[in-house]
Amino acid sequence: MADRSAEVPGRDPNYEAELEAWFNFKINVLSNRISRVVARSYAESYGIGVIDWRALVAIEHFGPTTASAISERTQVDKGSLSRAIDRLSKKGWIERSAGPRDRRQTLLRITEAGKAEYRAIAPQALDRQRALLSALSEKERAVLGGLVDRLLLRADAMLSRSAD
Amino acid sequence: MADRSAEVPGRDPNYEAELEAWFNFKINVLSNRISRVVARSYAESYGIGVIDWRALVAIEHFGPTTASAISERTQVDKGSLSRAIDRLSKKGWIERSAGPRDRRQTLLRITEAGKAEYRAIAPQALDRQRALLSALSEKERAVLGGLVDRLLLRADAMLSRSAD
DNA sequence: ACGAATTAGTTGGCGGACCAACTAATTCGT
DNA sequence: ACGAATTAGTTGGTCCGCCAACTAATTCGT
Repeated sequence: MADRSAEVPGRDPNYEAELEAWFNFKINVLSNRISRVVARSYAESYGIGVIDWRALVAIEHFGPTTASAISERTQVDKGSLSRAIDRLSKKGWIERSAGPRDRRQTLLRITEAGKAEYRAIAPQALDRQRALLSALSEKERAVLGGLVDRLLLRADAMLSRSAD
Repeated sequence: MADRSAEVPGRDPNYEAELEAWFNFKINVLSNRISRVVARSYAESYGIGVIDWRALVAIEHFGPTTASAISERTQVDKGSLSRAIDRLSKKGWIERSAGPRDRRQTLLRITEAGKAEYRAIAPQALDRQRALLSALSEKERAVLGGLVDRLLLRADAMLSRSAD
């Protein structure tokens, strides 16, 4: 594993492999930085968190839908989503109504107030997203996406083999 | 679940950019999966968390060193690190001693007990790491590392421009 | 048709990332 | 040399990701 992860050159190779944990570590940092970068556009300006924003976007885009559907689509945890929906609802940005045929479900729809907020926030979020991604070319983004996907598949496989 | 999140071609382009947040979202998921995959080897078996493990490895590798040095190197938050060091110390895996010339510093060194734990845990962590990374070729790992680095640089730049 | 399994959503807990405020020790400017 | 700024480390708080347990509603097997 001749890594050298961009710097720290003449270092103990074991160290590279173990502590820096390869780019494992870098991906972790990147992931958190990204969240933070994009989140700032709404978190600081609108007092709304990442999950709340994802939920709002999903509800806006997919008309009336359910929490489960959003959770599946966004990969956001059911529990966190439940709390986010609660917050959005209390702000009056979305409405809850009992599911028409299955009364376990709660149909979620965005309100006019919610749409207004969405329109106010979205451009900033998009701008940040674009600013971040413009660090890579179209092609590089595709490559990165592909590599990440493959790692994801492997990670999922390892996880479902319920450890050892 | 016909998701496949890798593309979802004929979809509202706004949706792709906003909700899925490009691979932003995927990287997030990947990052968490990775943590989980690798963490299992010690978390479940040894009752030790990710930060504690990173700290232990760093201290093992860099002989007596300080919390600040570890924090910089591993990018682990100072506060979290402080607590991790406390836990490791209480377990008797490391020792604290006042810095010889600068009494603000606390020199950290691994104990014999700590070394034993390290030797017990490390192979599993490494195996998992290797199993995960073998999903990519050497070359692909290098490419991925490079792309991630560039995104990281951009993200950091955006963050230090203190928002907007 | 009735009990068992499943599903939607809620709640609580834990660990981790980040940030801000604070104390104590040290360095710097003048 | 003395006060101001910096640095090491600690503490506390927030948010998010993940998991587990739980309630209520629905479906399934027989």
